[in-house]
Amino acid sequence: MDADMERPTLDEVARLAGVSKATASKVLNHRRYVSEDTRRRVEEAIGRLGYVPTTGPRDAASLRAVNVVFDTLANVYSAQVLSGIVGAARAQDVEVLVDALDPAAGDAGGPLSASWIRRLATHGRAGVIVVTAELTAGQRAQMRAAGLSVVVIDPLNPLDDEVVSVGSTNFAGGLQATRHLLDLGHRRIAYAGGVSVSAPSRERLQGYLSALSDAGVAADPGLVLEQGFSFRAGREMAATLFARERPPTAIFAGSDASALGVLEAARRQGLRIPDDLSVVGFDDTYSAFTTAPPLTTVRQPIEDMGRVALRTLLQQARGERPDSHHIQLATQLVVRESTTAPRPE
Amino acid sequence: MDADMERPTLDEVARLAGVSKATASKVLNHRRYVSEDTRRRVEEAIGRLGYVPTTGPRDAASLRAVNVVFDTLANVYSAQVLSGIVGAARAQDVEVLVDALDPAAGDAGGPLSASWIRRLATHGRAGVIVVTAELTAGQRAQMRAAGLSVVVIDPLNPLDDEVVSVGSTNFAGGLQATRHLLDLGHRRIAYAGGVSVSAPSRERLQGYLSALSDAGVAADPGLVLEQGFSFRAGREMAATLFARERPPTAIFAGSDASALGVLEAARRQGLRIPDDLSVVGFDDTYSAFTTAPPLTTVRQPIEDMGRVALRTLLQQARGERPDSHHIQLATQLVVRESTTAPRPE
DNA sequence: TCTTATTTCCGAAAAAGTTTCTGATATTTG
DNA sequence: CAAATATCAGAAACTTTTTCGGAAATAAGA
Repeated sequence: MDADMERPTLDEVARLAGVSKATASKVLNHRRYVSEDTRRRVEEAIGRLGYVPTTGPRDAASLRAVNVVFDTLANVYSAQVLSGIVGAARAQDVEVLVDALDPAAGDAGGPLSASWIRRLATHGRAGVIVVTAELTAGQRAQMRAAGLSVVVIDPLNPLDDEVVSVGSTNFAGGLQATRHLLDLGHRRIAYAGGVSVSAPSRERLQGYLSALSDAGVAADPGLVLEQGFSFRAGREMAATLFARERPPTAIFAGSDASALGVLEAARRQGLRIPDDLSVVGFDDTYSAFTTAPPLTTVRQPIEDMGRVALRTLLQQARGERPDSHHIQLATQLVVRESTTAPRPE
Repeated sequence: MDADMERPTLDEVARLAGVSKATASKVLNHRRYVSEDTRRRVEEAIGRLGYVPTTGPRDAASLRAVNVVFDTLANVYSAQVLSGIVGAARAQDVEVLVDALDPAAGDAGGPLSASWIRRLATHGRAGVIVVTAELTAGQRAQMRAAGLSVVVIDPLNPLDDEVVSVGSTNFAGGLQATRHLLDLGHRRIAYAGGVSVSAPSRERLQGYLSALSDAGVAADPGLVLEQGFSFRAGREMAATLFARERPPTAIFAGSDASALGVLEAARRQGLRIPDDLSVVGFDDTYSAFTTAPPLTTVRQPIEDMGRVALRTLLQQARGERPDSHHIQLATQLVVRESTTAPRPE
């Protein structure tokens, strides 16, 4: 192949496939009345020449759409991330396509599958934002090969330094939450976090441990549980903690959803919030201030994370180096009504 | 409107505007070097002729993407609708693009604007699903002219019979909720609903009134408030009701979000749920069973509504007549722990 | 088996749209 | 105030899609 940098035209594809450009056009647009054989020859020629159609917005301007893949859409967190992404996308005049992983369906053609990645590339997508989902090294490599940029938000699995991720200062958040409880006078503080492979959860735990250590409080391994970020996990962890010989006077939950689970477990146990038990959440989703009582929680700027992820993705797609491989946005403690001083013994 | 008018071409637009088609093309693609005056003339001509660009794939075979427009993404309801849509889209092998209305930004190029609609048509979208947002007759007409199908979910404004809408059996839901409270022995039951222009809210109110009437209970106008479906609206309506001379023993809230507001107002008032006050919500979003106590609510099959909306949209786009212009999915009462018999007087 | 329709298939030419380039004005700048 | 630069519109060139006519294949009758 000569160093012809010119973009191949449909005519060249047609010539290579031995058909007219009218027929090549039909193949490209999935029209009827093209024999299977002809179709295959044209497809082959398209692949060989690396032909990309030039209809509509051209050049770099054609990278005007991104895909977002969610682990699940079934929670407020996802909605808020998406809200941030869509807002930023509107400002940058790019379109947002949404996919959700379906654990039921296999990976046949679904999000993050090989054929899905190829399709994105041929459709001129700028890249993919992966939200709270797992991204394997293989998937990462396929995307790179296809020329797709990737940004990950709160990844479920640890990733090499090549992939850009956006998160928040989880360590600081864990520190803030735990210090708040210590300042109120609590000493038996539990951590009810996500599964231990989750990097954000681990970092929050480290912050928790660090705060305890700073305050000269010995950490009790019996008060650290890591079953998940879900409502159900929170409820179950709280039930376990209430059954301890000396139950905690405060629980730091790894997410708002699990904090809600703690609240429900407390209600079942007949504990009043915050008098009998202080609870701190994490995220500050919309559900944090719609609980009774409103939840003290560590605020992650979730919508900002979406915005930053989109902007970073577009930067990458334009070939600019991102400012950093791991972008952390600041967390902030929001004190509401689910925490107070422990009862005097 | 003439049915088989030839579609106007760019040349005709150019002629009407008194420019060359090259210049008209520039306007269409937002390119530089077009004077404001010329741009306006061309835009005017485009509007007058109802021109829609025809570049790119545009036949039925390629209608493999739909746009979804949300009033806001900032709640669980939107997330669940989207979840249903994305699931069905995956099954049908179509892609989903998400937009959110931004009240801050004007309508310059934003979702539902004229240029937005044109762009969708150019990009071969099958149509648009509008979720809990307002759709004007003008927007509807532009979409029809551009050959885009439309399906509306829980519309904010009343619509003519031409546009297909998907909702749930709101009247029956109102009936179910109110009967449940009546069966428990309540007689002073309040309705804390959405604003009265909202068709779903009105229908729920009618169900409420009908149930009361069936039971021979006189409706007290002082117990009917219609301030909105939001958390805040729910909290404020509840506060108002608690201040009544004879406060209600049960509140039927128009949505789960407003039911959460009622819960919070009750907590502030020192009322225990369900002993001092029974609360019924509407929607059965994820937030309904993550409250303390879990909420008795009228289940709308929200994800199914998304699924049905997508399928109906694709049917329409294929030129098939939809089964019905207004599709209502069945509601179902889900009894949890926020309702019980009223205290004996 | 031999017409006669019908459907499939392909390409030449026409149609539709975008980009380049050229020339004419305006607007800035040293 | 001349030179450089930016803006603007249209003719021509170019890319892609669609139409349409005819060839080949397939189905249907008699």
